[in-house]
Amino acid sequence: MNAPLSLAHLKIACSTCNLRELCLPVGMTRDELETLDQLVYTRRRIKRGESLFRCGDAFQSLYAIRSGFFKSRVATAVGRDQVSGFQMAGELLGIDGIGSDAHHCDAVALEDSEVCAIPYARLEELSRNFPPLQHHFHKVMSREIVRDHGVMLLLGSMRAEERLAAFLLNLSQRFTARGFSASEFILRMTREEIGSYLGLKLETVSRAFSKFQDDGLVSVQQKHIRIADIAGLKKLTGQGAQANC
Amino acid sequence: MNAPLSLAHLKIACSTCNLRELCLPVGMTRDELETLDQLVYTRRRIKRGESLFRCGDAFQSLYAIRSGFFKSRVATAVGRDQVSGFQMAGELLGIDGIGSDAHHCDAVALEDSEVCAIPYARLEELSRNFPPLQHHFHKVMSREIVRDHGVMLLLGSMRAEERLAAFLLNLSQRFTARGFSASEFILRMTREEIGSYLGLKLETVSRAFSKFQDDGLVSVQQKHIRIADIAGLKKLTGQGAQANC
DNA sequence: GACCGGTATTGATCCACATCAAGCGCCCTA
DNA sequence: TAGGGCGCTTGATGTGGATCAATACCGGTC
Repeated sequence: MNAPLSLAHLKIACSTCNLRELCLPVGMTRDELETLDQLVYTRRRIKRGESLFRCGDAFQSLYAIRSGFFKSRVATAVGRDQVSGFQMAGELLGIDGIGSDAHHCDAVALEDSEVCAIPYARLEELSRNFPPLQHHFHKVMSREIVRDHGVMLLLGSMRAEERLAAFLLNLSQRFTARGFSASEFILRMTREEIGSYLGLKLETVSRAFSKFQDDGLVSVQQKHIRIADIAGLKKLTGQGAQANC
Repeated sequence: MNAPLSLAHLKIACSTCNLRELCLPVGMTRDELETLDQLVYTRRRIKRGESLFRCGDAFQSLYAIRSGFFKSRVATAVGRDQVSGFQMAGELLGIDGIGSDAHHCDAVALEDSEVCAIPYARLEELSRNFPPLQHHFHKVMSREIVRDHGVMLLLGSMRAEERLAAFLLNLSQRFTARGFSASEFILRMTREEIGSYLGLKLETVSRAFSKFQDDGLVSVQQKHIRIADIAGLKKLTGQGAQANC
Protein backbone atom coordinates (compact mmCIF):
# COMPACT_ATOMS: atom_id res chain seq x y z
CA MET A 1 0.00 0.00 0.00
CA ASN A 2 0.92 3.62 -0.35
CA ALA A 3 2.93 2.72 -3.41
CA PRO A 4 4.20 5.75 -5.27
CA LEU A 5 1.72 6.70 -7.89
CA SER A 6 2.46 7.54 -11.44
CA LEU A 7 3.97 10.96 -11.65
CA ALA A 8 4.18 12.82 -14.89
CA HIS A 9 5.85 15.99 -15.96
CA LEU A 10 3.60 16.94 -18.78
CA LYS A 11 2.93 20.11 -20.56
CA ILE A 12 0.55 21.71 -18.18
CA ALA A 13 -1.09 25.08 -18.32
CA CYS A 14 -3.96 26.60 -16.43
CA SER A 15 -4.36 29.00 -19.31
CA THR A 16 -5.48 26.25 -21.65
CA CYS A 17 -7.25 24.05 -19.13
CA ASN A 18 -10.93 23.66 -19.81
CA LEU A 19 -11.65 23.74 -16.10
CA ARG A 20 -10.32 27.25 -15.65
CA GLU A 21 -13.82 28.57 -15.06
CA LEU A 22 -14.24 26.30 -12.04
CA CYS A 23 -10.80 26.00 -10.57
CA LEU A 24 -8.30 28.40 -9.05
CA PRO A 25 -8.07 30.57 -12.21
CA VAL A 26 -11.70 31.65 -11.92
CA GLY A 27 -12.29 35.19 -13.04
CA MET A 28 -8.77 35.89 -14.19
CA THR A 29 -7.82 37.60 -17.41
CA ARG A 30 -5.79 35.93 -20.10
CA ASP A 31 -2.63 37.71 -18.96
CA GLU A 32 -3.21 36.76 -15.39
CA LEU A 33 -3.74 33.17 -16.42
CA GLU A 34 -0.31 33.02 -17.92
CA THR A 35 1.13 33.97 -14.56
CA LEU A 36 -0.76 31.06 -13.06
CA ASP A 37 0.90 28.65 -15.45
CA GLN A 38 3.97 28.96 -13.23
CA LEU A 39 2.07 27.41 -10.39
CA VAL A 40 1.32 23.94 -11.59
CA TYR A 41 3.87 21.72 -13.14
CA THR A 42 3.01 18.20 -12.13
CA ARG A 43 0.03 16.05 -12.74
CA ARG A 44 -0.68 12.85 -11.02
CA ARG A 45 -2.97 9.98 -11.88
CA ILE A 46 -4.81 8.18 -9.12
CA LYS A 47 -6.54 4.91 -9.78
CA ARG A 48 -9.92 4.13 -8.37
CA GLY A 49 -9.62 3.09 -4.75
CA GLU A 50 -6.18 4.60 -4.25
CA SER A 51 -5.40 7.50 -1.94
CA LEU A 52 -4.11 10.87 -3.10
CA PHE A 53 -2.98 11.48 0.47
CA ARG A 54 -3.69 10.02 3.85
CA CYS A 55 -4.35 11.34 7.28
CA GLY A 56 -0.99 12.14 8.86
CA ASP A 57 0.91 12.55 5.58
CA ALA A 58 3.16 15.59 5.47
CA PHE A 59 1.47 18.48 3.75
CA GLN A 60 3.25 19.76 0.65
CA SER A 61 0.75 20.53 -2.02
CA LEU A 62 -2.83 21.30 -2.75
CA TYR A 63 -4.43 19.32 -5.54
CA ALA A 64 -6.82 20.57 -8.16
CA ILE A 65 -8.91 17.78 -9.61
CA ARG A 66 -8.63 17.70 -13.38
CA SER A 67 -10.83 14.71 -13.86
CA GLY A 68 -12.42 12.07 -11.72
CA PHE A 69 -14.10 11.95 -8.37
CA PHE A 70 -12.86 11.77 -4.78
CA LYS A 71 -14.13 11.30 -1.28
CA SER A 72 -12.52 12.81 1.81
CA ARG A 73 -12.65 10.79 4.96
CA VAL A 74 -11.89 11.82 8.53
CA ALA A 75 -11.29 9.36 11.33
CA THR A 76 -10.90 9.08 15.07
CA ALA A 77 -8.78 6.71 17.07
CA VAL A 78 -11.45 4.11 17.69
CA GLY A 79 -12.18 3.24 14.10
CA ARG A 80 -15.07 5.60 13.80
CA ASP A 81 -14.75 7.36 10.50
CA GLN A 82 -16.89 9.46 8.25
CA VAL A 83 -16.92 10.79 4.72
CA SER A 84 -16.53 14.55 5.05
CA GLY A 85 -17.07 15.42 1.43
CA PHE A 86 -17.12 14.38 -2.21
CA GLN A 87 -14.97 16.33 -4.64
CA MET A 88 -15.23 16.57 -8.39
CA ALA A 89 -13.34 18.19 -11.29
CA GLY A 90 -12.23 21.75 -10.63
CA GLU A 91 -12.36 21.40 -6.86
CA LEU A 92 -9.41 21.69 -4.51
CA LEU A 93 -8.17 18.95 -2.19
CA GLY A 94 -5.76 19.22 0.70
CA ILE A 95 -6.63 22.54 2.31
CA ASP A 96 -7.02 20.73 5.61
CA GLY A 97 -3.26 20.23 5.68
CA ILE A 98 -2.23 23.87 5.86
CA GLY A 99 -3.05 24.33 9.51
CA SER A 100 -0.60 21.82 10.89
CA ASP A 101 1.62 20.84 7.95
CA ALA A 102 -0.03 17.44 7.91
CA HIS A 103 -3.18 16.16 6.32
CA HIS A 104 -6.18 15.58 8.55
CA CYS A 105 -8.14 13.37 6.22
CA ASP A 106 -7.72 10.74 3.55
CA ALA A 107 -8.52 11.63 -0.05
CA VAL A 108 -9.57 8.51 -1.94
CA ALA A 109 -10.34 8.34 -5.64
CA LEU A 110 -13.79 6.91 -6.39
CA GLU A 111 -12.87 6.56 -10.05
CA ASP A 112 -9.66 6.82 -12.02
CA SER A 113 -8.70 10.43 -11.63
CA GLU A 114 -6.13 13.03 -12.48
CA VAL A 115 -5.02 15.95 -10.33
CA CYS A 116 -2.74 18.95 -10.71
CA ALA A 117 -0.36 19.26 -7.79
CA ILE A 118 0.06 22.82 -6.59
CA PRO A 119 3.12 23.17 -4.35
CA TYR A 120 1.77 25.13 -1.45
CA ALA A 121 4.87 27.22 -0.78
CA ARG A 122 4.73 28.27 -4.41
CA LEU A 123 1.09 29.24 -4.10
CA GLU A 124 1.82 31.45 -1.11
CA GLU A 125 4.72 33.03 -2.90
CA LEU A 126 2.87 33.64 -6.10
CA SER A 127 -0.20 34.96 -4.35
CA ARG A 128 1.93 37.58 -2.59
CA ASN A 129 2.83 39.05 -5.93
CA PHE A 130 -0.48 38.45 -7.52
CA PRO A 131 -3.46 39.81 -5.57
CA PRO A 132 -6.21 38.24 -7.72
CA LEU A 133 -4.83 34.80 -6.93
CA GLN A 134 -4.51 35.63 -3.25
CA HIS A 135 -8.04 36.88 -3.08
CA HIS A 136 -9.47 33.98 -4.97
CA PHE A 137 -7.65 31.45 -2.83
CA HIS A 138 -9.07 33.07 0.29
CA LYS A 139 -12.51 32.88 -1.24
CA VAL A 140 -12.10 29.19 -1.93
CA MET A 141 -11.19 28.54 1.70
CA SER A 142 -13.99 30.71 3.01
CA ARG A 143 -16.51 28.94 0.81
CA GLU A 144 -15.30 25.63 2.10
CA ILE A 145 -16.09 26.84 5.61
CA VAL A 146 -19.54 27.98 4.56
CA ARG A 147 -20.12 24.65 2.83
CA ASP A 148 -19.14 22.80 6.00
CA HIS A 149 -21.59 24.88 7.99
CA GLY A 150 -24.27 23.80 5.55
CA VAL A 151 -23.37 20.17 6.17
CA MET A 152 -23.44 20.76 9.91
CA LEU A 153 -26.94 22.19 9.55
CA LEU A 154 -27.95 19.16 7.53
CA LEU A 155 -26.49 16.72 10.05
CA GLY A 156 -27.86 18.55 13.05
CA SER A 157 -31.37 19.33 12.01
CA MET A 158 -32.63 17.50 8.93
CA ARG A 159 -34.36 14.17 8.72
CA ALA A 160 -33.18 11.34 6.51
CA GLU A 161 -35.18 12.18 3.39
CA GLU A 162 -34.40 15.85 3.66
CA ARG A 163 -30.72 15.03 3.86
CA LEU A 164 -30.78 12.82 0.82
CA ALA A 165 -32.80 15.35 -1.16
CA ALA A 166 -30.31 18.08 -0.27
CA PHE A 167 -27.49 15.78 -1.28
CA LEU A 168 -29.00 15.01 -4.68
CA LEU A 169 -29.73 18.68 -5.34
CA ASN A 170 -26.18 19.58 -4.43
CA LEU A 171 -24.76 16.99 -6.81
CA SER A 172 -27.16 18.09 -9.52
CA GLN A 173 -26.11 21.68 -9.17
CA ARG A 174 -22.43 20.83 -9.30
CA PHE A 175 -22.86 18.61 -12.35
CA THR A 176 -24.73 21.44 -14.03
CA ALA A 177 -21.85 23.83 -13.37
CA ARG A 178 -19.62 21.35 -15.22
CA GLY A 179 -21.86 21.15 -18.24
CA PHE A 180 -23.41 17.80 -17.39
CA SER A 181 -27.08 17.03 -17.07
CA ALA A 182 -28.76 18.43 -13.99
CA SER A 183 -31.23 15.62 -13.86
CA GLU A 184 -29.41 12.47 -14.87
CA PHE A 185 -26.13 11.19 -13.53
CA ILE A 186 -24.19 8.26 -12.19
CA LEU A 187 -23.38 8.13 -8.51
CA ARG A 188 -19.73 7.46 -7.98
CA MET A 189 -20.13 6.40 -4.37
CA THR A 190 -21.87 3.52 -2.63
CA ARG A 191 -24.94 3.76 -0.44
CA GLU A 192 -22.69 3.26 2.52
CA GLU A 193 -20.51 6.23 1.56
CA ILE A 194 -23.56 8.41 1.02
CA GLY A 195 -24.84 7.30 4.40
CA SER A 196 -21.55 8.04 6.08
CA TYR A 197 -21.54 11.54 4.62
CA LEU A 198 -25.15 12.17 5.61
CA GLY A 199 -24.93 10.61 9.06
CA LEU A 200 -27.23 7.73 8.10
CA LYS A 201 -26.96 3.97 7.68
CA LEU A 202 -26.87 2.51 4.21
CA GLU A 203 -30.26 0.87 4.68
CA THR A 204 -31.81 4.22 5.48
CA VAL A 205 -30.29 5.73 2.34
CA SER A 206 -31.62 2.86 0.29
CA ARG A 207 -35.11 3.21 1.75
CA ALA A 208 -35.12 6.94 1.11
CA PHE A 209 -34.19 6.32 -2.53
CA SER A 210 -37.04 3.84 -2.81
CA LYS A 211 -39.43 6.32 -1.23
CA PHE A 212 -38.37 9.01 -3.71
CA GLN A 213 -38.96 6.56 -6.51
CA ASP A 214 -42.42 5.65 -5.22
CA ASP A 215 -43.26 9.33 -4.95
CA GLY A 216 -42.13 9.97 -8.49
CA LEU A 217 -39.37 12.34 -7.49
CA VAL A 218 -36.48 10.39 -8.95
CA SER A 219 -35.94 7.14 -10.75
CA VAL A 220 -33.18 5.05 -9.31
CA GLN A 221 -31.42 2.07 -10.81
CA GLN A 222 -28.46 1.24 -8.65
CA LYS A 223 -26.05 4.11 -9.27
CA HIS A 224 -27.97 5.58 -12.15
CA ILE A 225 -30.09 8.51 -10.97
CA ARG A 226 -32.63 10.50 -12.91
CA ILE A 227 -34.29 13.36 -11.09
CA ALA A 228 -37.87 13.60 -12.30
CA ASP A 229 -39.07 16.43 -10.10
CA ILE A 230 -36.42 18.88 -8.98
CA ALA A 231 -39.00 21.25 -7.52
CA GLY A 232 -40.40 18.41 -5.46
CA LEU A 233 -36.99 17.62 -4.03
CA LYS A 234 -36.43 21.28 -3.24
CA LYS A 235 -39.74 21.44 -1.45
CA LEU A 236 -38.65 18.47 0.65
CA THR A 237 -35.60 20.32 1.90
CA GLY A 238 -37.68 23.37 2.74
CA GLN A 239 -35.97 25.27 -0.07
CA GLY A 240 -33.09 25.62 2.28
CA ALA A 241 -30.43 22.99 1.84
CA GLN A 242 -27.96 25.81 1.75
CA ALA A 243 -28.00 28.53 4.33
CA ASN A 244 -29.50 31.55 2.65
CA CYS A 245 -29.92 35.02 4.00
CA MET B 1 -32.70 46.48 16.82
CA ASN B 2 -29.54 46.58 14.79
CA ALA B 3 -28.77 49.91 16.40
CA PRO B 4 -25.27 51.12 15.67
CA LEU B 5 -22.96 49.85 18.36
CA SER B 6 -20.44 51.81 20.27
CA LEU B 7 -17.40 52.43 18.16
CA ALA B 8 -14.19 53.60 19.70
CA HIS B 9 -10.90 54.76 18.27
CA LEU B 10 -8.61 53.81 21.08
CA LYS B 11 -4.96 53.26 21.36
CA ILE B 12 -4.74 49.74 20.08
CA ALA B 13 -1.75 47.57 19.52
CA CYS B 14 -1.35 43.87 18.88
CA SER B 15 2.17 44.20 20.19
CA THR B 16 0.95 44.91 23.70
CA CYS B 17 -2.20 42.81 23.67
CA ASN B 18 -2.19 40.00 26.17
CA LEU B 19 -3.96 37.75 23.69
CA ARG B 20 -1.14 37.86 21.18
CA GLU B 21 -0.27 34.24 21.90
CA LEU B 22 -3.73 33.12 20.84
CA CYS B 23 -4.76 35.54 18.15
CA LEU B 24 -3.43 36.46 14.71
CA PRO B 25 0.02 37.49 16.04
CA VAL B 26 0.82 33.97 17.14
CA GLY B 27 4.45 33.07 16.72
CA MET B 28 5.63 36.45 15.53
CA THR B 29 8.71 38.25 16.70
CA ARG B 30 8.61 41.58 18.45
CA ASP B 31 9.56 43.40 15.26
CA GLU B 32 6.93 41.59 13.28
CA LEU B 33 4.34 42.44 15.88
CA GLU B 34 4.93 46.09 15.37
CA THR B 35 4.06 45.67 11.73
CA LEU B 36 0.82 44.10 12.80
CA ASP B 37 -0.10 47.15 14.81
CA GLN B 38 -0.95 48.80 11.50
CA LEU B 39 -3.70 46.27 11.00
CA VAL B 40 -6.13 46.98 13.78
CA TYR B 41 -7.29 50.41 14.65
CA THR B 42 -10.85 50.09 15.86
CA ARG B 43 -12.39 48.27 18.73
CA ARG B 44 -16.04 47.68 19.16
CA ARG B 45 -18.07 46.77 22.21
CA ILE B 46 -21.00 44.40 21.83
CA LYS B 47 -23.52 43.99 24.62
CA ARG B 48 -24.85 40.61 25.57
CA GLY B 49 -27.54 39.56 23.14
CA GLU B 50 -26.50 41.96 20.42
CA SER B 51 -25.12 40.93 17.02
CA LEU B 52 -21.65 41.74 15.80
CA PHE B 53 -22.89 41.03 12.28
CA ARG B 54 -25.83 39.28 10.73
CA CYS B 55 -26.38 36.88 7.92
CA GLY B 56 -26.49 38.93 4.72
CA ASP B 57 -24.54 41.92 6.04
CA ALA B 58 -21.87 43.18 3.70
CA PHE B 59 -18.49 41.77 4.56
CA GLN B 60 -15.84 44.35 5.45
CA SER B 61 -13.83 43.14 8.37
CA LEU B 62 -12.77 40.18 10.36
CA TYR B 63 -13.10 40.49 14.11
CA ALA B 64 -10.69 39.25 16.73
CA ILE B 65 -12.38 38.73 20.08
CA ARG B 66 -10.59 40.66 22.80
CA SER B 67 -12.93 39.68 25.58
CA GLY B 68 -16.28 38.00 25.89
CA PHE B 69 -18.02 35.10 24.26
CA PHE B 70 -19.96 34.67 21.01
CA LYS B 71 -22.09 32.15 19.23
CA SER B 72 -22.32 31.84 15.44
CA ARG B 73 -25.65 30.85 14.01
CA VAL B 74 -26.52 29.69 10.50
CA ALA B 75 -30.07 29.62 9.19
CA THR B 76 -32.18 28.39 6.31
CA ALA B 77 -35.26 29.94 4.80
CA VAL B 78 -37.79 27.98 6.79
CA GLY B 79 -36.77 29.09 10.24
CA ARG B 80 -34.53 26.15 10.84
CA ASP B 81 -31.36 27.43 12.40
CA GLN B 82 -28.40 26.07 14.23
CA VAL B 83 -25.49 27.24 16.31
CA SER B 84 -22.39 26.53 14.23
CA GLY B 85 -19.84 27.43 16.86
CA PHE B 86 -18.93 29.22 20.07
CA GLN B 87 -16.04 31.67 19.99
CA MET B 88 -13.98 33.03 22.83
CA ALA B 89 -11.16 35.52 23.36
CA GLY B 90 -8.40 35.36 20.77
CA GLU B 91 -10.57 33.68 18.15
CA LEU B 92 -11.51 35.14 14.79
CA LEU B 93 -15.04 35.87 13.62
CA GLY B 94 -16.27 36.65 10.13
CA ILE B 95 -14.18 34.39 7.91
CA ASP B 96 -17.39 33.05 6.42
CA GLY B 97 -17.88 36.41 4.71
CA ILE B 98 -14.82 36.34 2.48
CA GLY B 99 -16.24 33.93 -0.06
CA SER B 100 -19.13 36.06 -1.22
CA ASP B 101 -18.52 39.49 0.30
CA ALA B 102 -21.44 38.91 2.64
CA HIS B 103 -21.73 37.16 5.96
CA HIS B 104 -23.31 33.74 6.04
CA CYS B 105 -24.06 33.58 9.71
CA ASP B 106 -25.02 35.75 12.65
CA ALA B 107 -22.47 36.40 15.35
CA VAL B 108 -24.23 37.06 18.65
CA ALA B 109 -22.54 38.05 21.90
CA LEU B 110 -23.39 35.73 24.79
CA GLU B 111 -21.90 38.21 27.24
CA ASP B 112 -20.71 41.80 27.03
CA SER B 113 -17.77 41.57 24.68
CA GLU B 114 -15.11 43.55 22.92
CA VAL B 115 -13.65 42.88 19.48
CA CYS B 116 -10.86 44.29 17.32
CA ALA B 117 -12.05 45.02 13.81
CA ILE B 118 -9.56 43.98 11.14
CA PRO B 119 -10.39 45.57 7.79
CA TYR B 120 -10.13 42.67 5.42
CA ALA B 121 -8.67 44.57 2.49
CA ARG B 122 -5.95 45.78 4.81
CA LEU B 123 -5.24 42.26 5.97
CA GLU B 124 -4.80 41.05 2.40
CA GLU B 125 -2.57 43.97 1.60
CA LEU B 126 -0.43 43.60 4.68
CA SER B 127 -0.14 39.86 4.30
CA ARG B 128 1.24 40.31 0.78
CA ASN B 129 4.17 42.20 2.21
CA PHE B 130 4.47 40.14 5.30
CA PRO B 131 4.71 36.39 4.72
CA PRO B 132 4.42 35.31 8.38
CA LEU B 133 1.05 37.00 8.61
CA GLN B 134 -0.08 35.48 5.33
CA HIS B 135 0.97 32.04 6.41
CA HIS B 136 -0.60 32.31 9.82
CA PHE B 137 -3.87 33.57 8.40
CA HIS B 138 -4.01 30.59 6.06
CA LYS B 139 -3.40 28.33 9.01
CA VAL B 140 -6.25 29.88 10.92
CA MET B 141 -8.62 29.24 8.02
CA SER B 142 -7.36 25.72 7.49
CA ARG B 143 -7.79 24.90 11.17
CA GLU B 144 -11.33 26.21 11.04
CA ILE B 145 -12.01 23.72 8.26
CA VAL B 146 -10.47 20.89 10.27
CA ARG B 147 -12.50 21.95 13.30
CA ASP B 148 -15.68 21.87 11.23
CA HIS B 149 -14.85 18.36 10.06
CA GLY B 150 -14.57 17.36 13.70
CA VAL B 151 -18.03 18.76 14.35
CA MET B 152 -19.37 16.91 11.31
CA LEU B 153 -17.92 13.71 12.71
CA LEU B 154 -19.54 14.43 16.04
CA LEU B 155 -22.92 15.19 14.48
CA GLY B 156 -22.81 12.26 12.11
CA SER B 157 -21.60 9.47 14.30
CA MET B 158 -21.63 10.17 18.03
CA ARG B 159 -24.41 9.53 20.50
CA ALA B 160 -25.80 12.21 22.79
CA GLU B 161 -23.52 11.63 25.78
CA GLU B 162 -20.44 11.33 23.60
CA ARG B 163 -21.29 14.63 21.98
CA LEU B 164 -21.71 16.43 25.26
CA ALA B 165 -18.52 14.92 26.65
CA ALA B 166 -16.60 16.04 23.57
CA PHE B 167 -18.12 19.48 23.91
CA LEU B 168 -17.09 19.84 27.55
CA LEU B 169 -13.58 18.61 26.84
CA ASN B 170 -13.25 21.08 24.00
CA LEU B 171 -14.35 23.97 26.21
CA SER B 172 -12.05 22.81 28.97
CA GLN B 173 -9.09 22.70 26.63
CA ARG B 174 -9.80 26.16 25.25
CA PHE B 175 -10.21 27.64 28.71
CA THR B 176 -6.92 26.07 29.71
CA ALA B 177 -5.18 27.69 26.76
CA ARG B 178 -6.43 31.03 28.09
CA GLY B 179 -5.10 30.47 31.56
CA PHE B 180 -8.41 29.55 33.16
CA SER B 181 -9.24 26.43 35.06
CA ALA B 182 -9.54 23.29 32.96
CA SER B 183 -12.03 21.76 35.33
CA GLU B 184 -14.28 24.52 36.53
CA PHE B 185 -16.09 27.09 34.44
CA ILE B 186 -19.31 28.90 33.74
CA LEU B 187 -21.23 28.03 30.63
CA ARG B 188 -22.09 31.14 28.71
CA MET B 189 -24.79 29.47 26.65
CA THR B 190 -28.15 27.88 27.45
CA ARG B 191 -28.99 24.20 27.22
CA GLU B 192 -30.92 25.00 24.07
CA GLU B 193 -27.86 26.60 22.44
CA ILE B 194 -25.69 23.65 23.43
CA GLY B 195 -28.31 21.35 22.00
CA SER B 196 -28.52 23.30 18.78
CA TYR B 197 -24.76 23.10 18.37
CA LEU B 198 -24.68 19.38 19.13
CA GLY B 199 -27.74 18.44 17.10
CA LEU B 200 -29.75 17.57 20.21
CA LYS B 201 -32.81 18.90 22.00
CA LEU B 202 -32.37 20.83 25.21
CA GLU B 203 -34.02 18.08 27.24
CA THR B 204 -31.48 15.59 25.97
CA VAL B 205 -28.63 17.90 26.93
CA SER B 206 -30.10 18.31 30.38
CA ARG B 207 -30.50 14.57 30.82
CA ALA B 208 -26.94 13.95 29.73
CA PHE B 209 -25.70 16.47 32.27
CA SER B 210 -27.70 14.71 34.97
CA LYS B 211 -26.30 11.37 33.87
CA PHE B 212 -22.75 12.69 34.06
CA GLN B 213 -23.50 14.01 37.52
CA ASP B 214 -24.90 10.64 38.65
CA ASP B 215 -21.83 8.93 37.26
CA GLY B 216 -19.53 11.29 39.12
CA LEU B 217 -17.97 12.69 35.97
CA VAL B 218 -18.96 16.31 36.48
CA SER B 219 -20.90 18.34 38.98
CA VAL B 220 -23.47 20.62 37.43
CA GLN B 221 -25.33 23.50 38.97
CA GLN B 222 -27.13 25.33 36.22
CA LYS B 223 -24.35 27.01 34.25
CA HIS B 224 -21.63 26.23 36.75
CA ILE B 225 -19.65 23.18 35.64
CA ARG B 226 -16.95 21.36 37.50
CA ILE B 227 -15.34 18.45 35.74
CA ALA B 228 -14.50 15.80 38.32
CA ASP B 229 -13.13 13.12 36.02
CA ILE B 230 -11.56 14.35 32.82
CA ALA B 231 -10.21 10.91 31.98
CA GLY B 232 -13.70 9.47 32.34
CA LEU B 233 -15.09 12.00 29.90
CA LYS B 234 -12.30 11.25 27.45
CA LYS B 235 -13.03 7.57 27.67
CA LEU B 236 -16.65 8.32 26.84
CA THR B 237 -15.68 9.98 23.58
CA GLY B 238 -13.44 7.06 22.68
CA GLN B 239 -10.40 9.33 23.08
CA GLY B 240 -11.29 10.70 19.74
CA ALA B 241 -13.40 13.81 19.83
CA GLN B 242 -10.87 15.29 17.48
CA ALA B 243 -9.75 13.51 14.39
CA ASN B 244 -6.30 12.21 15.12
CA CYS B 245 -3.91 10.49 12.83
C1' DG C 1 -39.92 40.16 49.97
C1' DA C 2 -43.23 38.78 46.26
C1' DC C 3 -43.72 38.24 41.59
C1' DC C 4 -42.57 36.95 36.89
C1' DG C 5 -40.39 35.21 32.66
C1' DG C 6 -36.86 32.69 31.00
C1' DT C 7 -34.20 28.50 31.92
C1' DA C 8 -33.63 23.87 33.68
C1' DT C 9 -34.99 19.33 35.31
C1' DT C 10 -37.58 15.20 35.12
C1' DG C 11 -41.18 11.87 33.67
C1' DA C 12 -44.18 9.48 30.10
C1' DT C 13 -44.86 8.37 25.55
C1' DC C 14 -43.81 8.21 20.62
C1' DC C 15 -41.31 7.74 16.42
C1' DA C 16 -37.47 7.92 13.09
C1' DC C 17 -33.81 5.56 12.29
C1' DA C 18 -30.64 1.73 13.66
C1' DT C 19 -30.04 -2.98 13.82
C1' DC C 20 -30.60 -7.63 12.47
C1' DA C 21 -31.63 -10.62 8.82
C1' DA C 22 -32.72 -12.58 4.30
C1' DG C 23 -32.54 -12.55 -0.48
C1' DC C 24 -31.54 -10.44 -4.98
C1' DG C 25 -28.94 -8.42 -8.88
C1' DC C 26 -25.12 -6.68 -11.08
C1' DC C 27 -20.36 -6.74 -12.23
C1' DC C 28 -16.02 -8.89 -12.47
C1' DT C 29 -13.18 -12.65 -13.44
C1' DA C 30 -12.06 -17.00 -15.01
C1' DT D 1 -21.01 -18.61 -19.76
C1' DA D 2 -20.76 -19.84 -15.05
C1' DG D 3 -19.56 -18.59 -10.44
C1' DG D 4 -18.64 -15.64 -6.63
C1' DG D 5 -18.75 -11.52 -4.10
C1' DC D 6 -20.03 -7.05 -3.20
C1' DG D 7 -23.53 -3.80 -3.16
C1' DC D 8 -28.42 -3.02 -2.92
C1' DT D 9 -33.16 -3.73 -1.46
C1' DT D 10 -36.64 -4.94 1.68
C1' DG D 11 -38.82 -6.72 5.96
C1' DA D 12 -39.11 -7.26 11.15
C1' DT D 13 -37.85 -5.59 15.40
C1' DG D 14 -35.34 -2.62 18.79
C1' DT D 15 -33.94 1.78 20.80
C1' DG D 16 -32.04 6.49 21.48
C1' DG D 17 -33.52 10.66 21.43
C1' DA D 18 -37.66 13.70 20.24
C1' DT D 19 -41.85 15.28 21.85
C1' DC D 20 -45.26 16.50 25.14
C1' DA D 21 -46.06 17.97 29.68
C1' DA D 22 -45.54 19.32 34.46
C1' DT D 23 -42.83 21.34 37.85
C1' DA D 24 -38.81 23.66 39.88
C1' DC D 25 -35.35 27.06 39.92
C1' DC D 26 -32.92 31.46 39.29
C1' DG D 27 -32.19 36.30 38.32
C1' DG D 28 -34.18 40.34 37.70
C1' DT D 29 -37.81 43.96 38.79
C1' DC D 30 -41.16 46.40 41.42
